[in-house]
Amino acid sequence: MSSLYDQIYAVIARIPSGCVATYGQIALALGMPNGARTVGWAMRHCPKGLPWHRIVNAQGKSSLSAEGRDLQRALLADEGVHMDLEGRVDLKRYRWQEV
DNA sequence: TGCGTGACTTGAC
DNA sequence: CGTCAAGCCACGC
Repeated sequence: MSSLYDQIYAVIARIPSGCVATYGQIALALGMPNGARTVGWAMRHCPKGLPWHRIVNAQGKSSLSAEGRDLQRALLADEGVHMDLEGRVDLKRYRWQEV
């Protein structure tokens, strides 16, 4: 089942621990430079086992609500990624660089 | 088939 | 740095 969703999930699953990626970056990896919204739409399904906490918007901020943001912050902190109380991370430092 | 919606992005004020 | 608007893609009804 190589649906578009599976492709998105596969890319997200490829994100190494201790790093974060933006929706646009994932979309770009799939060949959709402007498909960031599609990625977010897919993320809405939140499959189990998916490191969704490594996904942030282009501003390096969590697009989730306060609750999700708090959980994301905890998960990232566990991976060594420091996230501000505002849900903001240093993309210049933690942004996932495709290899 | 067509419109509305959404965990987005970028540029402009 | 904050907010507003337009553009973009895929899916549900």
